[in-house]
Amino acid sequence: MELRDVSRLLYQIKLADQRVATAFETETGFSLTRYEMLMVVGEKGVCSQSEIKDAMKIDNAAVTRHLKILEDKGYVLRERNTANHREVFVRLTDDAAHALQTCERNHDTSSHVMSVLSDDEMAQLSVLLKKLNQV
Amino acid sequence: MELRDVSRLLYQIKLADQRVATAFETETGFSLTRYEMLMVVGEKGVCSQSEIKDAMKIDNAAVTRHLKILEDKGYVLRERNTANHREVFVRLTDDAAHALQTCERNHDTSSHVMSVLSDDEMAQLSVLLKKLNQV
DNA sequence: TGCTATCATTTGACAAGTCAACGATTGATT
DNA sequence: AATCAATCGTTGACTTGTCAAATGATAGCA
Repeated sequence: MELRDVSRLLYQIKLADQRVATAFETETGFSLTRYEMLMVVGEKGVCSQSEIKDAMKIDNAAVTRHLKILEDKGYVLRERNTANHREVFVRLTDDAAHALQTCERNHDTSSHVMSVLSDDEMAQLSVLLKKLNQV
Repeated sequence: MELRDVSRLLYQIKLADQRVATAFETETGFSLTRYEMLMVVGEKGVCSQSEIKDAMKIDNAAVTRHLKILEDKGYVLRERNTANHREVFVRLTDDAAHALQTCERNHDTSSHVMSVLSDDEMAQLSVLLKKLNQV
């Protein structure tokens, strides 16, 4: 594998990422990162920002800024952990839960971003990406 | 395929992109995008910025800015097309050719960014990404 | 010739990520 | 109890991408 081929492949990943992220946003109305963040928070119920950071493998600073946006939109509540004032606890608002349900309901399983790939291919892709992302 | 699963997969792509791009940069000393840009220019010999934009599927503005940086580093020469002053012609300097050769030579085929994947898997990945990027 | 449309590049404003430095809290050590 | 170190979150500076408006150049046409 020549370096040239490596760069071509990596550049393809970059392009795919860009395409797919903007497609997700136009289809759902949610930024991919913030959707994922809402999901993480929703699944945890209540959590600190560090937990989000670890779950999403994203920078602290990015977490803070996205949560600020989500808070402004009324999708998320934040309050200091009274037992440890360093931490901030985050959880979804009812608004968020509602908006996400609506979004999921409107989501057409057959014609979304990834519809160029079969279920099999998506599974394949997922495996490959997991390998790539494991340290 | 639930929306949740889609977002998980797309987010994996994002993470892979980030990992892989920074790894490429630390391994080679070149930003992935600018390496790819140098390759494109090198392969074309001389070309306009629009050609680069089309080849790389990147925004005009990004091309201009990357070329500015590459010019400052002495990797690229730009001059207006005398036959059509709207266009700028771009080509590599000898410095760039030399630096790229050195980089390629130093590149260890066995232990680079993608070494977690077999050649087969990389080929698979390439096919999947091509599908995702086609449209 | 002069208008107008189009084309190529540049610039400005924004989004989303990184890293590094900072402030506030907490916990540990002496 | 006082200090010192570690942890959590925030902020600022920077990178790299986008889109949209501005600039400059050319081409077609009345």
